[in-house]
Order: sequence, then structure tokens, then C-alpha cells
Amino acid sequence: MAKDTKEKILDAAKVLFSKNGFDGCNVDVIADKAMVNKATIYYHFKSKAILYETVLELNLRKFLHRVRKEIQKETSPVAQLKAFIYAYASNFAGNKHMAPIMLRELASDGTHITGKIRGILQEIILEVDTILHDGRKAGQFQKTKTFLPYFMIVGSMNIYTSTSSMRKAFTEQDNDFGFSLTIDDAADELCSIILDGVKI
Amino acid sequence: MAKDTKEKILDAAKVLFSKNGFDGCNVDVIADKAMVNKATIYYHFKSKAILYETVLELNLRKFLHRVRKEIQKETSPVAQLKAFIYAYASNFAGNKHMAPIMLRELASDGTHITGKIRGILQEIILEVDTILHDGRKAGQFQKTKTFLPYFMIVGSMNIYTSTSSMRKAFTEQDNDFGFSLTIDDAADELCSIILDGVKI
Amino acid sequence: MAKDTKEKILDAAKVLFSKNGFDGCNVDVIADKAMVNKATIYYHFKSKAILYETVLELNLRKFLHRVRKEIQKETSPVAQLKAFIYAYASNFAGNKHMAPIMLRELASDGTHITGKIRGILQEIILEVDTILHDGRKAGQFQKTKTFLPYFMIVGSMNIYTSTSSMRKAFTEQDNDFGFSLTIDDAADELCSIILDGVKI
Amino acid sequence: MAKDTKEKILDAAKVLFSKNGFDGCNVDVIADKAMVNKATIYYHFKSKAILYETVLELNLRKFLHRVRKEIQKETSPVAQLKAFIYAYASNFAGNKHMAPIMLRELASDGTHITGKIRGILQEIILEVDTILHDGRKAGQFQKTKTFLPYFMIVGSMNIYTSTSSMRKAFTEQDNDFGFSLTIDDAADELCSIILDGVKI
DNA sequence: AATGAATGAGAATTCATTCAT
DNA sequence: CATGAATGAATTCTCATTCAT
Repeated sequence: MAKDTKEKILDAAKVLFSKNGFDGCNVDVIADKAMVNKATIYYHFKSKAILYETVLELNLRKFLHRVRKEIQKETSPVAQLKAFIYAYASNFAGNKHMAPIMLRELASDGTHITGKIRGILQEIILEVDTILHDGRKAGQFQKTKTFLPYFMIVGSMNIYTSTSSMRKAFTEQDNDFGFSLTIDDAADELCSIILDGVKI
Repeated sequence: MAKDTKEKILDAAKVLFSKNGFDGCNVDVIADKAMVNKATIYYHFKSKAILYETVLELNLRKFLHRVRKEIQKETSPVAQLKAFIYAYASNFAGNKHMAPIMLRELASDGTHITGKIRGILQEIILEVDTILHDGRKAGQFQKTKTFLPYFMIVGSMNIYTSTSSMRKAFTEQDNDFGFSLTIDDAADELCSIILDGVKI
Repeated sequence: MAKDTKEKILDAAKVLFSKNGFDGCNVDVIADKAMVNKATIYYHFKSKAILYETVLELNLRKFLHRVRKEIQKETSPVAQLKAFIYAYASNFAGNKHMAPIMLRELASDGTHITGKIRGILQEIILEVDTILHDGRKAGQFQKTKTFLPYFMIVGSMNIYTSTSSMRKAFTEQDNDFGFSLTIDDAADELCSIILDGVKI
Repeated sequence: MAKDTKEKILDAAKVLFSKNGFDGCNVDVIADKAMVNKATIYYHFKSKAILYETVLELNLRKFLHRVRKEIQKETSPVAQLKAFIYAYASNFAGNKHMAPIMLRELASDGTHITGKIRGILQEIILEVDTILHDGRKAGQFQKTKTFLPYFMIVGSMNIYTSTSSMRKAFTEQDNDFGFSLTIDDAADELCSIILDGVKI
């Protein structure tokens, strides 16, 4: 019962925080969607903020695990960078709700972020950093600061995932800017641009 | 006089919408920061939503003008793409407040966005689209859908601008992921990666 | 308007805090009694706690003024102590609401009390202290610590005022413990007991 | 076992009702302090109100017993009145928690009080009433209504006990109003004032 | 053009109480 | 006996908006 309820709340919260942001969504609506009483949310999570953090932490941790598993399958830096990008894409393919949340967190410059979550984010960046270091040591990558390629990947993947209906609206009225691309196709293209960009 | 007040309100609103988002900031605080009475805001703007749109519209239009002017100075697609990226960077160098706002808009998938603003955004994408088309016709660029390079540029520049204190915090504890990069240096690197990535 | 509204709120709050205590009374009820919107209360007072403090401060200050005026009319310590007691009684005769509030504050051992209010209370005690000092110097009063006679006066007057319906209920069932005494008669008796008690 | 739990709850409740009053303290906190589950409280007591009444009843009954025992040791009204005051003092010396509760009850004018408790209170007053009657009959006491001396004793002793930290704070900043007095010393002084006051 | 005051509709959080186990 | 989970009904406080001046 307890675990079920907690999960129902976390699921509903993820969807609604994703759609409307932390401030744009209220606990009543989360309770409705989770089909529990509002007070039940407060029984399981001390506050709206802690519910939010929990959503963030759980999903980021899940993502970090996936990324690491995929990277460890590969040995060359090039393959590892690809693996990182594909892990990003496939993570979002099954869980499009984290992208808007991450984008808003980036927009807020870590204001809501606790040390625990900062730690997870840092570990994710560190994976990219390690890959880039190794690639450079192997003479395969140019000298780039980690943040730039990281933000290019993270930015484009998150934005791609977040903007499906906006992209659709743009495409319907105008030229084809590339709406039809699936997230996997987008990852392919991103891979080729990034790798050409960073490879020597 | 009137114009003064309106501008004070718009300036305060930009800063606060940037810091906290539309839902995360209230009209009282905007009034305080603008040093006007709350009712004065409603005298000049019909609603909080319209104030927000006005901030968005004004700043996007300013940005579109700047981008166009810079692009028109150049003739080759490569130079034009560079010009676009530098225009982005130099726009943010003087006005860091739009980046978080844009990121949140992307996260919200255009939910708050009216037709007027959608139009401006489309015109900005169209500039990139045209450059890429021209580059391809000239046999200089690979065949890429516009959205991807666009999101890479927009994503990384916006995130770079938005996350200054988060990047600082990361850097202080750990490796140097590249905090010291100015927005102009970041633009340089972005240029080189993107161009290597899209060039044949 | 503003002053009217504020006063209506303060009056309603005094009555209700008196009847039910700070925790036993809610802002909705105060708003109803004051015939203003609940939000209006929050417009004029930042919080329920500040409304409470304001009620306390205003009424204590009023009381201090009255006490001082009455004491200054007299010259002998005996007459001044009488004046203090009668001021207490006549204050409560017209404003029975402060007695329960004071009693609860004493019960809470100054937990809710801010420095501002502590200051007023201290000045009231100081009046009694000065009278007792003068009386001792004049060889008229015994050597007593101020707190005891002060608490005897304050305790009995406050309790007398607070317990009118309890006293009535007791009296109806049983012996006459003295319900019929008015607050003024009670002050008379208190005077005679206290003075006999402290006089040499 | 059962008795243990019930007593743990009653002890915790006494302390917390004393500190914060009935409305100012919640069942969760009582459960925490008693180190039992909240539902356990409801297993032993039908409601918060009944828990409160039980605390009151138990402690008042204990007090009544003590007072009676002490009074019965004495024969003269003067000695009996002294005994009453000393019983009050020594009761509080070992159980300072009842004083704030009593003060708040007096402030609420018996609102929360059930017939059972009213009965105990009446019996306590009756003890004083009898002493005063006897003293008057013996030509030793003045004609006073019972309530006044009763409230003087009860008021000053309860307030003295309740205000230890407030008195300390006052004393630290200013003159010595008599903080150093122990409750026993205070009882001594109270005795001498009251007796001088009521004796002929 | 500007503002102090006022408010209806919510929003987060609390709390006494119940219930299944 | 005892408890973790759940909840309906409050409760404090907020906020976009309006209005009289």
C-alpha cells in the first residue's frame, strides 16, 4: 500500500512538474492525478519542495545509472561519447517528463537544487569530462572545455524533447525545420555533428 | 514621465521573470523592484500575462534586429553562421536576463506563447534555416535538419548564460569544466565545433 | 477608511483573542466579526502573530498611561498603591478583554512576547516597585520583594475579571464565595488586604 | 505495560499542555514526546479533549488530597490558612506544569471545564472558604468574601510558578524585583501579607 | 498618471481522527 | 495493545486584480 501510494504520487508529480514547473502546479492537482487525498501527499513528503526534490533525485539517479552502464560497455572515447548521447536519447524516449524539468532547473541556475542533487549532476558531467580527457590523451579529440560540448548535448536533447508541440506548430505553418525527426534520429545527427566538431 | 515608469516596470519585470519564472514571481515584488505602486503596473499593462508577453516581445524583437544586422554584413554561409552565433553571444553579454526566460519557454513547449511571439521566434529560426540552405546549395554544409544545429546553438548559449553561479559552484569543488570561459570564448568554441560539425 | 478598518480589526481581534486565546481563534472568525475580508486583515497586519502583538501593545500602552496619570495625582505611597489598584480595576471595568489575554501571557511565561511589549510590562512593574521603595523609605511599608505584591494585585484582579461566568456558576450551586462583588468592590477589598499586609 | 503507556502519554501531555495550552499543542507532538504512535493515544483516550481533561482531573485530585491532608494536621484557622498556602507552594515545587494550565483555565473562564473538574475546583475553594468562616467565627479574621483571598493566593502562586523565565529576563536587565525568591520563600511572604491582611 | 485600500479565489500546510492490520 | 497509513475539514497566508480617489 505505502509503496504503491508513494509511487503514484511521484508519478503524478513528475508529469505535472514537467508540464507546468514547480511554481506552476499545485498540490491539489497532483493529489487529484495521483488519486490520493492531498493530506496523503504531506504524509509521505514533508512539503511540495521535498516532493519536487524527490522526483528530481530519483530520476537523475536512474539516468546516471543508465548512462554509466552504457558507457562501460564501450572502450574507445568516440564510442563512449556516442553511448552518452544515445543514453540521453533513449532515456528521454521512455521518459519525456524529465527534459522540461531539467531545462527549468538550468534556467533557475541551481536555485532549488540541494547538495544531494548537485552531486548527481556533477557525476553526470564528470562522465563526459572523463570521456573528453581520455579522447584528448588518445589524440582523438580537440582541446575543448567540458561545459561546451556537454551543454550542446544536454541543451539540444532536452530542448528537442521538450518542444514537440512547438516544433509541430512551426512545421505545420512553414518549412520543414525537421519536426519529423524522432529523438533517436536527432541523437544520430547530434552524434555526427558533435563528433566531427570535437574530433581532430 | 509615462515612458519612464513603463520602462522601470519592464526592466524590473525582466529581471524577476528571469530569476523566478512567470509563476515564481509576483506582481507585488515587481512593483517593489520597479519602485512603483502595484496598481500602476495594472494601469500600464492589462495583466501579469500581458506584462510578461511585452517583456518577451520587446527583447526578442531587439534580438532579431541585431541578428539580422550582423548576418547581413556577411556574404558566405560560414561567415553568416558565425555571425549568428556571435550575435547570440553579444546579445547575452549585455542582457543575461533573456536566457533563463527563453529556457523556460522552451521547457513549457510554447504554452504561454502568443502568435505574435511565435512569429518572432520563427523568424529567428528562419535566419538559421536560410543560412543552412545556402550553405548546402553552395556545397559547403552537410544535409542537416535545421532544428538540430539551431537547438545546439540556442541550447548551449542559453544554458551557458543561465548557469553562471551553478557552473561556479561546480568548478570550485572540482575539476575545471570550463567556468572561466567568457560568453565570447564560449561562442568561439561553439563556432568551431558547430562549423566542423556541419561543414563537409 | 484605512484607520476605521484597522480599528475594526483590532477591536474584533481583542474580543476573540480574549475569549479563545491566540491559538484558539482563527483569522476567518476575526474577519467575520470585524466585517472585513480576511485578506484585508493581512493587508493591514503581516500575520496573525503581528495582529496579536499589536492588540497587546496598544492596550498595554493605554493601561500604562492611565496608571501613571492616576499615580501622579497622589503623593503618599499608600495613596499611590491604592491608585494603582483602582486604576487596574477601572481599566478592567471598561475593558474586560485584556484580563484573559494577560493571564494567558503569564501562563506562557512571555513566550509570545517581543521586546517592545516586555518593555511596557517592565514599566508597569516599575511603577509598583517605585511605590514600594518610597513606602519603605518613609518607614510605612514592610520589606517585601516587588514581585509578590505585584502578582497578588495583578493575579487577583485579572482572575477576578476573567472568571465572571465561572464565579457565577459556582455561586449558583453553592455558598456565596463573593460573586456579587463588582470589580470596584473587589478593588476595595484587595486594597485593604494588601495595605494591611504591607503596612508596618 | 498498559499502565506504562498511558502514564507516558499523560506525562507528555501535561508538559506540552502546560507549555503551549490546549489549542497550542497537537497530538503528533504529544505522541512524539511520549514516544508512542499517535493512534496509541486514541486507543487510550477517546479524544484530545478527553486526554486534556484526564490530565487536569488527575492533577487536581492529587492536589486536593495534599491540601486536605495538610489542613487536617492543623487546628487553628491561622495555621490552616498557612497550611493551604504551603501546600500550594510545595505542590508546585514538585510539579510546575499545573500552574500554566490553571492560569489558562482561569483565563478561559471555565469554558473547557466539565462538571467533574468544576467539582474538584469547588472543593478546593471550599477548603479556603471553611477556613475563613472558622477564622471569622473565632473572631480572628476580618469579614472578607472568599474569592478575593483565594484569588490572591492562587493568582500569585500560579503566576509566580509560571513566570520563572520571564522574571529572570526582567531581573537581568533591571532592578531586583525579587527573582531570587524560591517558591517556598514566596509562600512565606505571601503568608505574612495575607495573614496581616485578613487578621483583625 | 498614480496609488492606498480592499478582496475573491486560491495555495500550502496542519491536525484531530479513523481504520486496516 | 499498538501502529503505519490515510483523510476531511480547517487554517494560515498569498496573489492577481479592482476600485475609489
